[in-house]
Amino acid sequence: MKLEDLARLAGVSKSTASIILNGHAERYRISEKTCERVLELAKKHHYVANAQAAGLRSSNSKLLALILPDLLHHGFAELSKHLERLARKAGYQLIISCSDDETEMEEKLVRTLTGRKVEAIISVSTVTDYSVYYQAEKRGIPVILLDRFQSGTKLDTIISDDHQAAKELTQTMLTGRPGAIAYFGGNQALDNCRLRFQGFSEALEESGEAENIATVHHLDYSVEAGYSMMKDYFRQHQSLPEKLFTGSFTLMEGVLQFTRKHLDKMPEQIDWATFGDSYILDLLPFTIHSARQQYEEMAKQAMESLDAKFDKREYQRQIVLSREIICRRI
Amino acid sequence: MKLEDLARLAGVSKSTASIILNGHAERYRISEKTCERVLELAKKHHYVANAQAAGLRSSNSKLLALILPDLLHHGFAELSKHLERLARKAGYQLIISCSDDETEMEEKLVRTLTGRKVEAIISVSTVTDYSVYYQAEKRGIPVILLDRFQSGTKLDTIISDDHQAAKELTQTMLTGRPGAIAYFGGNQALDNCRLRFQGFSEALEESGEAENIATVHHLDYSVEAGYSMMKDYFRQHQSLPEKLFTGSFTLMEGVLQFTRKHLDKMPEQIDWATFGDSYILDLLPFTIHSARQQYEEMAKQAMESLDAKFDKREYQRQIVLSREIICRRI
DNA sequence: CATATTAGCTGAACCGATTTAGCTTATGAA
DNA sequence: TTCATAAGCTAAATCGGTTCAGCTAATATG
Repeated sequence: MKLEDLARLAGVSKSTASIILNGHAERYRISEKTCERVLELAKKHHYVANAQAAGLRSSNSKLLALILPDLLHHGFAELSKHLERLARKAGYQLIISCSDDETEMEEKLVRTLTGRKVEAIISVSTVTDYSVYYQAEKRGIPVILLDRFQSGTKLDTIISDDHQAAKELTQTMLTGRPGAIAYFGGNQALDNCRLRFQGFSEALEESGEAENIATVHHLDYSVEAGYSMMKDYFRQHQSLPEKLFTGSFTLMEGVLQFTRKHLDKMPEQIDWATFGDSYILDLLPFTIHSARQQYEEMAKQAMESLDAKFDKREYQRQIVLSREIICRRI
Repeated sequence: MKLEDLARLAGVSKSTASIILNGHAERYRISEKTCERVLELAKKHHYVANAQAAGLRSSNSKLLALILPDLLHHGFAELSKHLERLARKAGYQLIISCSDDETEMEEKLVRTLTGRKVEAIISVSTVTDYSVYYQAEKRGIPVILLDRFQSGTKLDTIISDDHQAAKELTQTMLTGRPGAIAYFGGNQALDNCRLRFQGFSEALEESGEAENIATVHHLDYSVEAGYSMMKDYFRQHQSLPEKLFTGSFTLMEGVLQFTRKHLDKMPEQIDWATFGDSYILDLLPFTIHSARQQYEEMAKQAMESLDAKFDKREYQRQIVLSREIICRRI
C-alpha cells in the first residue's frame, strides 16, 4: 500500500496524508476529523512509508554505520550492543560491517556506506590513510573513530587511556605481597604497546619494586606469543612468576593454554593483571585483575559527538576515556 | 556529485552514464570510448550512486536485516559475524537490531525494517505470534527464523537438534569412569529444556548408568539458578558430583561462580558437560565438554534459503542442524 | 456589503537514480 | 539511389514519498 492509495481511501490528497502521517497536522491546520480518518486507515492497513522514497526527498536515511575489524571480539560486540541500543532509541538503525582488518575492504565499505547516505560512520579503523574518511566528511557524513587512530587525524576520536590504565592496573597487582614479576607485552613499535609498558614501568618505579622484575618480554599480541613467552619463562625459572602482567587478552589466553597443558593447577596466590576483560574472568579459579574499556561510555560519547556534529556545535572532539580497573583478588 | 553532473562532464546523457556505470554498456551498444570516458571521470570524482534513488527506482535495497535478542550473547555475536560476512560477499549490508527480548520492540522493528525495504529479515525471534512477520512476507520480504520458533509456523526456520545433541553430549560425559551424576536444567515447560532432558535420559538408560543419577534439578536458564542448584547439591552431598550436566551456558556460569567462591579448586576428574560453548572453555583447568550450535553453517543455510526464496525455488525450508559436540577431556 | 483574514486542503515540483521506447546517423544491401 | 539494418545514444516516464506556494470557502472585520 502506497501513500497514494491510502490518500485515495481517505479521500484526501497525497500531501495531506503525508503531512498527517509525519505529525505536521497542526502546522498545516489539518482538521481533527481528517487526521483521525487518515491515521485510522493507516493503522488498519498497516501502512508504512517507504523509507527510500522519504529519505531521498528529505535527504535523510536514519541509518548509522558501524565498521569493526571483527564482530566476534568480545569488546567490539559489547560496543555494538550499546551503539545499537542508543541508535535505536534515537530512531536510527545500525548497519554493522566488518573490515576483517583489511584496508581495502574498509575503504570499500566506507564508499558503499557513503552511497547509502548513512548519517554517520562510526569506525574502529584499521587504515593508516584516512582519505576515504575525509571524502565521506566532505560529502557531509560525519565520521567518528573509536578505540584507535593514527595521530594527527582531523577526525573525531574516542579512545581509552592506555598509559594511565597500565599504571593503575600494575598498582593493583602490586598490592599483594611482593614476588617475582613478569611482563609480557606486544610490539613496541606500536603506540599502545609502548604506552602500556610505560605505565607498567612507572608504577614499578614509584612503588620501589622495580628490582623484582624477573622478565620483560615483548613479542606481539597473539595467543601464540602468550604461549611461547610463558613457555620460555617456565623453562628458565621452573615456576610461574608471583606476579604477571599480560598486555592483551589474547596474550592472557596464550598463557592460560600453556598452564592448562603443563601445570597441575594455577597457583592461587598468583597476582595476574591483564589488559582486556570478559565476564569469564570472574569464573576463573585464581586472581586475575583486568583493565576494561568502558564501551558503554564510549558508545554514549560517540552519540553525543554525533549530536554535536549534526548541530555543527563543535569542530572536533577528541575524547580520552579512562579504563575501568577490575580488582579480582580472591 | 550526482549522476547528472557526471554525465554533463562526460558529455553524455544521464541515461548513458547510468547504463555504463551499471555495466550494461554491451547490451546498449555504448562505444568503448564513451565507456572509458565516463568510468574514468567517475573514478576521478569518486562518484558513488545514491542508493536510495537507485533502490527506489529499481526496487531493491541490497539490505538484509538481522534481529537478535541480544548482541552480547557470544553465540549470537558469532552468528552475526558469519551472516555479515556472507551478506557482504553477496553485495548486501546487514542492519542488525536487538529486540532486548521484548515482543513490542521486535514487532516495531519488523515494521520499520519493512519500510526500509530490506530484502529479507533474519530473526532470532522472541514473539509467539508471527503475524507481523506474515505481514512482511505478504509485502514480499522473505523471513527466516533462526535458533527458535513456535511450532506450526509457516515461516522458514533453521534450528539445532537439542534432543540428539543432549544425547551425544551425555554419552561423551559417560565415557569417563562412573560416578554420581547431576543434571541441572531449565524450565520443563519449554520445548528446548524438555528435549535436552529427554536426550540426557535416553543416553543414561541406554548406557545402563541411570542408577548413578544423584540429582535432577529443573529451574531456569539463569546464572542465579546455576549457583543455587549447585549450592543445594553441595549442602546435601558435601562434595561435587563426578559428572555434571548443565543445560545452558548460563547455568554453567552460575555453577562456576559457586565453586570459585566455595571451593579450593575444581576437581580435575570431574566430567562436566554443558550446552553452549565458548573458546574460553579451552582454557579452564578441568574437563568441560560442550555442545555448540554450528553458527557458521546456520548462517550459510540462511543465505541459501534466501537464494531459494529470491528465485522462488522452494516454498518453505525447515532445517534442523546438528550441534557439534566438543570433547575436552584433559 | 466589501474586503481581510483564516481554516483547510491540494497541485505540482522535486529528490537522484533506472529503464525503455525511440531518435539519429552511419553502414550495408539491392 | 533507396530502403533496411545496425550502432550509438537520449528523452521522458517512473519509483514513492515530501514540501511549499497558493487555492477556495468560510468567517471576521469595518
